[in-house]
Amino acid sequence: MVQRSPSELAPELPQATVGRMASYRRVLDRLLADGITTVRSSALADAAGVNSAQLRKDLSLLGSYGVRGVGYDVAFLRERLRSQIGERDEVPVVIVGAGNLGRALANHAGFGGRGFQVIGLFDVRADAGTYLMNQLAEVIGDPAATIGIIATPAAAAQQVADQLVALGLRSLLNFAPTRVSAPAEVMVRRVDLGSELEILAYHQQATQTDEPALLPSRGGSKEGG
Amino acid sequence: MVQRSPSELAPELPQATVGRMASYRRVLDRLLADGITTVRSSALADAAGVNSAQLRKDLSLLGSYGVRGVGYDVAFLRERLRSQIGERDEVPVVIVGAGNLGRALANHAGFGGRGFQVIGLFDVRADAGTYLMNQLAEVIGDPAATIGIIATPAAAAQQVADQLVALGLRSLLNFAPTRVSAPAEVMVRRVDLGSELEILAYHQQATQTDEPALLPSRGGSKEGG
DNA sequence: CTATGTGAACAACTTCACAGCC
DNA sequence: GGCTGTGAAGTTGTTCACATAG
Repeated sequence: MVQRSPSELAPELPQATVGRMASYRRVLDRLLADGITTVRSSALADAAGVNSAQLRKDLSLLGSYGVRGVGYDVAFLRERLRSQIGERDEVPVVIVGAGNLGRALANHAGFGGRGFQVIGLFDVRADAGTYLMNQLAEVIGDPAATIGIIATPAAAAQQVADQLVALGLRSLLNFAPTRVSAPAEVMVRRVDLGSELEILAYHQQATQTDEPALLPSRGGSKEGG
Repeated sequence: MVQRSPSELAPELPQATVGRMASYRRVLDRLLADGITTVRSSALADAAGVNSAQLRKDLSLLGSYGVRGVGYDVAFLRERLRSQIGERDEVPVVIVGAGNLGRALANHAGFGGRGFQVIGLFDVRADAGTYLMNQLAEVIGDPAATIGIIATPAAAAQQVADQLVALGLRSLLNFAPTRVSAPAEVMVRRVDLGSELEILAYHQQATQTDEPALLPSRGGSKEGG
């Protein structure tokens, strides 16, 4: 999905790793506030809700900042994380589609505290608190630094994506229940609520019929970040 | 992530496949309405936005319903899909957390038409249109058939998950920015909006610095379902 | 003796490429 | 000849298990 130039020397971190880094940072912030100076991978992993081997592998991609037999220095590791994956200004985000979902995302408290700022909510229809589509260009400052969220109905998604790409955006998050295509240099990620529910519903139905009895549990299923 | 009993004979479909099946069905519905009787994998795949090999592999997991050299019979395939993965009643869904996101999901138009029905929106605080948490038991009919959506702040997520599991729910979709654990027989899936944005932001920053010039495009990046 | 760092195994999924059938 | 069905290869990500450093 990510296009990589052949000449690129320092490879990007795996996407899955990047997705977890922010949660490691949050845990480290809390530990630091609690005055804890050293932490071992198992404790950090538990707090972040991941396997300790995975945490060590993730951190090792940034370099060897741990001390064998001891663990990680909380303040130092936090600084490393900050400089290598967190070093960025507040990232501007525009949301297109002011329906229920678009408005919810625009008001989503989580974005503010995590380095993202919603600079505009756009729609084809005029309404209080939203911009019209033709105001996109004037609201977006640096288009290459801006993330576009598509929260429109499926029918409009591709057209909106095209508009955002034409304005220079390089990162799109698509909530519409359809695929959108974009040039290779544009990263498109998709969140499909319908698919998630379908998977749950199918699993439910499948296990209800052919589940023999109680399963031999080998530890609870874990989730999160 | 999915616990499977050793004695299970007919294995479940891969989750990724299940997530796409609904979109295949939608395309077939449209083709049928347009009076198209036969379709080849490449056309069906294009319409659904996936690779044709993938579509064939997905469909082959249900059985060999295509005709070599010809394609698939639209009506027949649609019926197969319906009976093998779509045969279910409207699935009840409860949403816990009546903040912006919970309300948006409760009003999400997409759920109704796709076999999901939101039967209740719950919150710790009383408000019009929402139930209180202690009404969960009375609203939920068949708990094993109900999907629970967690749209609370992170701090409340685990406690809510525990409550839902205690009531008998077996499928949870977690939107809170934290992991929740549950017994092995409960399927937990997570949607992490923050991680998605982090991944986009990281990629953006990484490519802005070391992108040499124009990349050799090998077709647009594709997304969706 | 402990806990990291990591090669290797494992797992889930996607894509290729071609045999096989119509 | 054309298109499906599928073994094999490729990709990405996770987990194991152990050599290695302290």
